[in-house]
Amino acid sequence: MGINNLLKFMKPYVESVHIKKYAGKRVGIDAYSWLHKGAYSCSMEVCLDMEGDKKTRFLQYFMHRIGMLRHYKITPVVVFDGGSIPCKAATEDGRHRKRKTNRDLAMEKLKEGDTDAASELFQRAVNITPQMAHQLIQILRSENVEFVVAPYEADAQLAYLASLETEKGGIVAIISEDSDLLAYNCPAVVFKMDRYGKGEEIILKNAINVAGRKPSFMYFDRELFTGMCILAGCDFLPSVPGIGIVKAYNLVAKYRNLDRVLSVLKLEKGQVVPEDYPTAFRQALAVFQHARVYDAASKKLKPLNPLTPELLQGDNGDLDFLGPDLSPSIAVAIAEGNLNPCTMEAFNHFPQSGYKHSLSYPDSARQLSTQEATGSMQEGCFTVVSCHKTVKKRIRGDMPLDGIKSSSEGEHMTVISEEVLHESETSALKKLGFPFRNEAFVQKEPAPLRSTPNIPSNNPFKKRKIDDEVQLNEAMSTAEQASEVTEVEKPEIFTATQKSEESIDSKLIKPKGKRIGEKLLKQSNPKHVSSKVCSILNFFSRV
DNA sequence: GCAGCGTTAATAT
DNA sequence: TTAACGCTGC
Repeated sequence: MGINNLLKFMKPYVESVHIKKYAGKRVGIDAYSWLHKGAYSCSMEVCLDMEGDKKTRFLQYFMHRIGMLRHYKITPVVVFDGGSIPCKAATEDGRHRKRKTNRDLAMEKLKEGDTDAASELFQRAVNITPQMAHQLIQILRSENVEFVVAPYEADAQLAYLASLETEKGGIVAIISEDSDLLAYNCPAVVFKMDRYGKGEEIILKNAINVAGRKPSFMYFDRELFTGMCILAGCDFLPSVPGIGIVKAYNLVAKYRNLDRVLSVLKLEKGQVVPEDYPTAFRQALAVFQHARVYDAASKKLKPLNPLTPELLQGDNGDLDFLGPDLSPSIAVAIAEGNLNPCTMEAFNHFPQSGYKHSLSYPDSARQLSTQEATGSMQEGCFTVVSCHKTVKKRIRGDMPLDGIKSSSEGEHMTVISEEVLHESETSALKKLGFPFRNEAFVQKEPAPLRSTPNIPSNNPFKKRKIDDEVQLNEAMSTAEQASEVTEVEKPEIFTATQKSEESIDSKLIKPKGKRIGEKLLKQSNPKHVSSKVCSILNFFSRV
């Protein structure tokens, strides 16, 4: 993730800091990095989409850190990834394949009964889904934590916020693990921040155009710095074989002009430089400089930096490599966390699961340790049947909970949805004694279920692909069902812990629909994309 | 000196 | 997943 070896190369500019230096300021958070770290503590539960309190640990991890920032009087602004842009498709596919391989291996180990090896592999297979991000968003809403879902890259959105004044919603620094932020020219990035707020910071203006330290960026400007990052290899474009961060730096420092660097590269490396490298390079540069971001003031998308006449004229003004433009209504719905940017489906509002309201930082820290000490809060869970809107509101916390009928005989169960597993995996897990969702329904609640499509996807809102019109139509029809579901009252099944009177410890269990999350928008063919995106947009403007 | 590869440790509790 | 380290070949 990020720029190859950039952080190592920038070591002389790294300073140890404590996040409290930003007391009274607004600080941006790259949600993906904390979601991912948080998911380590429940990787198997996340990978197998199991139900249960343990799975919500990633939420606790996240909110603990939010609490810590608030403790130091920092205003956190959480930024989520949206869809992925075309030139990142190769990177995304590679990651997806690796995760799948690890998950398959983990399942094998699990079948063999080697749970240690399995959990290690599950950790490498962890993937943050839009549903997980949405769960977090609901908690952020209830805790009044500011957030925004980027139309595409969270990094670009963070860079945009960093360019705004505080009064206009700007942020002064960013907490992340992704070195891409430096390529986006973010002014201050805190990496490797621990749970106490200690981290390592790079402030770009201490490097660019400043003499003294080595490597010196004395005659660099922001564009040259970004160019150096791309040459070294980034998520959008792998580096030319034989070129790493050091050679990239030397080329840029020597020629101080990116076009010249590309010419020299071709001269020196010849055939090794792919035919379309200069074009791909310029597109990558354009992404870092002009990525589409959400502008909260105008409530629509805009480029990170104003588009240049060259960009508007070149390639017939086709800017789809930045990710397709989105209509303002779609952009707002995505930014505010109401529309899944991968599937373009409305998120179904369902109560947060098993997550206890976060408290102030020291309190929440204490609470976490108390939970560990007492073993679990999972005993004596109950199941709420036939929930209607009013009950849902109550469980969400919008209304008091009194009067809800509950069946107290149910015990807490870890439930796995069979749809995400192969048949052999299912039977192996059953042998190991894991209960499954469907079984849970059969055993406990034969109540009718209306399915809402719940689409597993691979990144926190990433992956957009569609194979053909048929699948697009499938997406449309399931999305149509989803919008019906949000409007029509119908029986649904909830589980909630018995101790949840004042909390939001409840969960809507819903069967899974078709797996279309990875089939929206074919990235490899931008022209293909336009017509389909267009029909998606038309569809949603109707909704 | 550098890129690039493989190995290992750490991520979280 | 990545960072860090050591080794190897150019």
